[in-house]
Amino acid sequence: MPARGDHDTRRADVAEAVWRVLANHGFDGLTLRAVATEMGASTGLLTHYFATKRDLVRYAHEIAAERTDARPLRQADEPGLAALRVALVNVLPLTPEAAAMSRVWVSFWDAALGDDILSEAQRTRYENWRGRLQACVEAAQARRELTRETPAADVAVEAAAFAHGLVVQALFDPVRLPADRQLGLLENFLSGLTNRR
Amino acid sequence: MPARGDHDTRRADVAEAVWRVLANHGFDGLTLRAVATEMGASTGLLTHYFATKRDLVRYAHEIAAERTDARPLRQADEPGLAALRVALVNVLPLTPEAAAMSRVWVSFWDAALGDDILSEAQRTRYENWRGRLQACVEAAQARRELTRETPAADVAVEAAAFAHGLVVQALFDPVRLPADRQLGLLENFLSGLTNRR
DNA sequence: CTCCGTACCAAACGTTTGTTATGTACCCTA
DNA sequence: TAGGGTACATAACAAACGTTTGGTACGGAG
Repeated sequence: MPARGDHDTRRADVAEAVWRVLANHGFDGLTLRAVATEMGASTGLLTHYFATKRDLVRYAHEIAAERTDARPLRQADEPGLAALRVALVNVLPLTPEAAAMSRVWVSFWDAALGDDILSEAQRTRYENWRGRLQACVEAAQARRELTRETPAADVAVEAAAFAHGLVVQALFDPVRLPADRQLGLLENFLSGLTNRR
Repeated sequence: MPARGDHDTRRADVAEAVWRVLANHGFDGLTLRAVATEMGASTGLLTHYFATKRDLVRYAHEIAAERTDARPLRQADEPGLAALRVALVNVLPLTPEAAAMSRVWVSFWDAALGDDILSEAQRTRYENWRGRLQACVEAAQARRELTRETPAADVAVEAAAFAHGLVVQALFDPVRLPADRQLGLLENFLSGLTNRR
């Protein structure tokens, strides 16, 4: 029997179990019983904290976001282009753990396409991320590392697109896209930005 | 009762029904009964042609690939960079129909992460696509539209990444990423390639 | 010490799932 | 025109699903 904790801690425990099930068995394998087994509890515990499965999934989505944002990130030693590079490096599946995280997010993409609230959350999340990337781009422009020819907002979308597109390809072909290759491609992409007239 | 057709035609009918269910209800709503209802038939018909649901989904994946490749594509009037542009335009969710197709493919991404055969099929599909993109890049290099500084294979991965990453963002935020914005971003990306030293 | 609400387990609920079994109409061949 | 295989529909199947119910243990308030 698991130790008793306070309400929020318990919900977080559940969300983390959801995360693990998602990473190991995909969205198809995400059942209340699988989550309960994963945390060594009963389905009664789950329904005690979440009225419906959809509520559980939505909360798990929030927790996944927090967990993703709170993970140990590489820090940029300089603002501007260096910071943009680091921000993109942080989303690439360079390690097995990072790959598992990426897989979870792809699952959430699919789930979000069928759930309005999840979809909206995903949209907001993208918006925030692009905002952070845009700040890096603006700093890079101020430092004359990038020209102001292309609007910073556009560069941010482009960078986000490149990174996530690379994530998907790397998930399906890790042999052809190992960590060093991903990093090399990122450098290519960044140099494409710096030489833009 | 639907008209009787030959074996292969029938299987294709089923696969198309799978496609429609997938586009309308996502992978979560993909059940044998939903597919049967969609094509006005019974589950008995489905099991007559497919031993298991997994077989059905895998076949639907094949058909989805064929259908995607066979759709009316814009044709490039010139090889090289223009052909690359067209190839990327063809995967962007610029119309509602194209957006539905993209949603189906995101669903297949998730499904593939939990099915080895689907995963391999997805990998092969990516490889073929990158090959076609690479051919465009090589032609562009031959025409001196692009330098040979970056290997064509790398540019192909990069272009595929940009396109699919943009697809995902556009699916979640169609307001912020309407067709013309997507096309503008594509031009930015391409000009980043052309000015690369 | 008693009482009560929270926290949970164990079991069962009705529904939906993929799959299988049975029945029937049709086409082809002889 | 008789017979047999193909092509389905219908209905049943066990398993798994999300959800509900009933009960037990436990901590804190009085």
